Amino acid sequence: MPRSRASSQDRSGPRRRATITDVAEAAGVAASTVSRAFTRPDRVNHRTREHVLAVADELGYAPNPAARALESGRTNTLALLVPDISNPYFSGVIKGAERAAAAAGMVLVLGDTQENPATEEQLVRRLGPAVDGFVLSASRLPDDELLRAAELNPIALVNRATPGVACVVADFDSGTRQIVDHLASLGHRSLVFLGGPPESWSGARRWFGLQAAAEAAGLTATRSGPYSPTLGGGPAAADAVLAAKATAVVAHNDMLAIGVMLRLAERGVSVPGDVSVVGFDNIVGSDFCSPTLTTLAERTEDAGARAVEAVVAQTVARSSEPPTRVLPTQLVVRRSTGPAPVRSTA
Amino acid sequence: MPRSRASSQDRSGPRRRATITDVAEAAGVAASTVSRAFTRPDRVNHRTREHVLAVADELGYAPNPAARALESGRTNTLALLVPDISNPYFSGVIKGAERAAAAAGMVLVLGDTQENPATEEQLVRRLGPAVDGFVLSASRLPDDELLRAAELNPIALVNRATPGVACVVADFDSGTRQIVDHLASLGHRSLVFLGGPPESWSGARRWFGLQAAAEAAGLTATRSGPYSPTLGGGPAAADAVLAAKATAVVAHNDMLAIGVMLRLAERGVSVPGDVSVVGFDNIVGSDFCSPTLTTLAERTEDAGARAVEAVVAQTVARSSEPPTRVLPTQLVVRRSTGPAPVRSTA
DNA sequence: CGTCACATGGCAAGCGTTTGCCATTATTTG
DNA sequence: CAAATAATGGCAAACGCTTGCCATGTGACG
Repeated sequence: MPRSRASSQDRSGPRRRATITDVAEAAGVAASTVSRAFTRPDRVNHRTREHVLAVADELGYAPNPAARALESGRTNTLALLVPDISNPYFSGVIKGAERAAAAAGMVLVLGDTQENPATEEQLVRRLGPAVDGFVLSASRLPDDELLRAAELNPIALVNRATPGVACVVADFDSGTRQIVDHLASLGHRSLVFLGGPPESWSGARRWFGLQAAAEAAGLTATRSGPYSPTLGGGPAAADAVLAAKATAVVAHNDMLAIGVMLRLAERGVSVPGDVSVVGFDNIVGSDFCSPTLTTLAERTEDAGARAVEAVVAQTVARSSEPPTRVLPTQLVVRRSTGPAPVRSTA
Repeated sequence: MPRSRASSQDRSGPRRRATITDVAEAAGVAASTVSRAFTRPDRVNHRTREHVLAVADELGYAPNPAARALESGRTNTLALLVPDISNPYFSGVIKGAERAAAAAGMVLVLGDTQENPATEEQLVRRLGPAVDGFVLSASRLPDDELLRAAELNPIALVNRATPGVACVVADFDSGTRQIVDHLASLGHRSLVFLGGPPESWSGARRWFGLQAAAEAAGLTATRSGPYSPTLGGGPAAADAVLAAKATAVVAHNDMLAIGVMLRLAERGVSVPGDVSVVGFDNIVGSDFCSPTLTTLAERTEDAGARAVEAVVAQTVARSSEPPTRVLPTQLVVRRSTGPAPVRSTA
């Protein structure tokens, strides 16, 4: 015997939501016709459709996505997982993803993994059945885990590459070359890289690229760290820079770079007079810190958008070899870099 | 005759996901028992439960949220709508909301309304059936629209108040008083407020509070604008400040304040020597711009979290009068404010 | 005027869960 | 030891929607 959940007399709570049956009744047609009026315009008479839509609107009807998902298997929802929502770097990715998702008629679910692989895995598992696919930005998951997840869901990675999984990455090879060339053209003969979190894939790529570019340009590159990729990582990094008597430093990201500049100012070191500083990401703030920061701009919005598109494409048809997209990077030269100081030949 | 959707032979695509029936079969129990093993631990024998859970884990089973939502009417999902995801101010709200949602076992769906009431309304309507409730941050929706939406869904507002809808707002009365008192104690006799978007509820509250506090403290307050609440709004606002020969300005938010300082520096005006500048929000960057910015800090993370809690509470039981929570604000004094310049009595 | 094709709408099954109710099997009690 | 009670698990309906298939009505064509 049927339970009665929502009886006719409404509680004081939320009003009952109109269902497809309500619309069908009110419009004097079958539920299937209402359904088709929404999803298959060509399967129903034009006039009928108009009428149904009008009635639906009047009743404030919106199809229940859960019910729709159940039958069709498609949720029209995508999940975007980022290590830290409040990190301005990811704002661009989020915004781009949001835009692309909306354009594809999809809703975006956002998840914060808190830089934690376990949290990330749990989110993927839990959200899995609820979404049509995932965009994993700067994923901290090991390769095998990623592949396992990719078996069950369409997935695209941002700034992380794993064979067999679609991904969109920034062109760090070109980017680091631009940085090194810029520094070289200013007369610097060496640079020190201030590393970020050891598990960071893009951190590794950055250091790798810098080394290669430095070698090509005849500079020496050394690495220091790891440091926290935040303002708070600045003091330690800056002190290391001074101890190393570096003339040019490249920081893991802008926040660290700015933190370094803050500390250098505190210690009376001039930027770029004594030391040139370069960051990665071109975040909001790199344009108004002091001095303004020379940094490698990635197209983060594009990255988010492309990744969403890649996922959407997979939901339609799984291609044999998932694509890798490389997005150009561009060095934004501002005030934090300048000619190498003339060294006393002591 | 039933359609055959996923036949036994798997396509090369995503593997079929285990359902509750698969688990039931594999465990040799009924589906209802599996269901209860997950949701009603006390309704099933301990040993049975263990076994079911083990089998489920082995099969990689996760309950399908859509199906669950359909029957139970609860989606365990909350939507958070913000005017602009990439605005760092909202990062705090998002983070807090995300945290509180996770703590309540809920998933957060994020929506960007692009400062557009129409987009916002559409999102509310579309997401409505898919979520258990909404947090609307700095909603641009008119009151009646808000009330209508609140009839259908549990809703909590952040920094926006509408009678009959739960909300959490920053204590702008105290905040603006802190600002005015601070300025007064530095010898300023007047201030100019640089307004933001006219539809902004908090903008109105800020100006209102400033006026009241100024009157109480014997200062004169004038308003200028509206300006774009971004760096780009800075030049126009700064020029207006200079034209007005103001000694103290309070900007609608930090981005505008920083934009103003940038322009003032460009025009050779000293901050705080000639003009003191105050912002609102205490965003990332207000601590490293130059000079560092005196600003009113809101507890944005708290706001997000409280709002989520308010929504969750409503999903359980609708209280008669929805609560209003006022969160304290605190003036963070940095380098952009200083003693009023001694005026030539020309 | 009969036949056929096509356009349109309805029927009903089924998507994966939850849950009210009942049947069965312990377990306790008098 | 019978009867009452509690614990446990199963059955089947229902949630709101989509969709394969079929029935009906219409116009075109011979």
